[in-house]
Amino acid sequence: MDAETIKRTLDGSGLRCTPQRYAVMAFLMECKRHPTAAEIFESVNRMDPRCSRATTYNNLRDLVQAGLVREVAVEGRAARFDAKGMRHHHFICDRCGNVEDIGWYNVPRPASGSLGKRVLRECELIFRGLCTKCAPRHASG
Amino acid sequence: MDAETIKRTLDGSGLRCTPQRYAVMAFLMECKRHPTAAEIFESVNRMDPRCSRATTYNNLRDLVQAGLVREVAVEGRAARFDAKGMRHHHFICDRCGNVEDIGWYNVPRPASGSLGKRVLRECELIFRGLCTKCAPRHASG
DNA sequence: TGTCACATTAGATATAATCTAAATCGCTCA
DNA sequence: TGAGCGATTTAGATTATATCTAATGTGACA
Ligand SMILES: [Mn+2]
Ligand SMILES: [Mn+2]
Ligand SMILES: [Zn+2]
Ligand SMILES: [Zn+2]
Repeated sequence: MDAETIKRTLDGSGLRCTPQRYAVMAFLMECKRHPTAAEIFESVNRMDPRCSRATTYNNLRDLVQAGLVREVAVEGRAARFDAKGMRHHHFICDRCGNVEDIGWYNVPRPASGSLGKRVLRECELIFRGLCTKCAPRHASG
Repeated sequence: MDAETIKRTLDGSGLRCTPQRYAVMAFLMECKRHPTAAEIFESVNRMDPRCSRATTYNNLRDLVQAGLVREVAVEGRAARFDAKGMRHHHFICDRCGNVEDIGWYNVPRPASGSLGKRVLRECELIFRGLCTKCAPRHASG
């Protein structure tokens, strides 16, 4: 991913392109997994510039608010993050909590009446079950 | 809700019907909202028998594992719980984190190929946006 | 009645996330 | 260029949420 593209993405969302914010965003854009804030903090700090824990959290909050990053809450575990690239759904493993991408397909919206005066922003489809790694251990142990 | 029904529900899931477990389950079955563990702990203990915080968490874990109760993780907030009665979807407010029920409708499953060797247990549809209480404050505040 | 697996408990501990207040950065404009 | 100043970063404290530990209690059943 081009550095200039990231800078423009941030600018376009009204976020200043600081070295720390850039590092968090760049890491998420190239990351295939769904890292936790702690993992992002560690990874980003394996190279300069340094980005404190508070700043990692601050920037993740800002990026989520700006709609550039998605936060996935997993029961009993740390939240996970991914850059919003191509649309996709998520599979969350009951056993290990891993979050994995599932190819996008359209989701039918609820009848407008059932939403009342609520303002709908998005529909999120989450699949649950056992991931490829955990499924085998299911029957045996 | 009939006490005998609750007892049979627990028995049927292989869970012993202790006073504490009964109290947690009974509270969830009559509760219209989606309380947090802390709220369940408080409410259950407004009447006898006493149920400790650890036991509240233990029983919620057991009930979720048994498939009688659903846990809804909300980003940056305590998890919320509801008894699995009639099927329904959930709306989560971006602003206040409230979880509300949305009438059930069928969700198309992913093409089997896109799941690979994963074992699918359920599809969960979550709507996000602003709840009835928060929507008005949106534009102005 | 005795046994034993399951369940409960208080309090300690772990984990995740946020807050605080001081320092620093980096636009903007004179 | 260089104040001025709001935005940002920071270390560390603090809060919030959830789990663990080890001692104790409970009840089904032999
Ligand atoms: Mn993803
Ligand atoms: Mn519900
Ligand atoms: Zn897994
Ligand atoms: Zn709301």
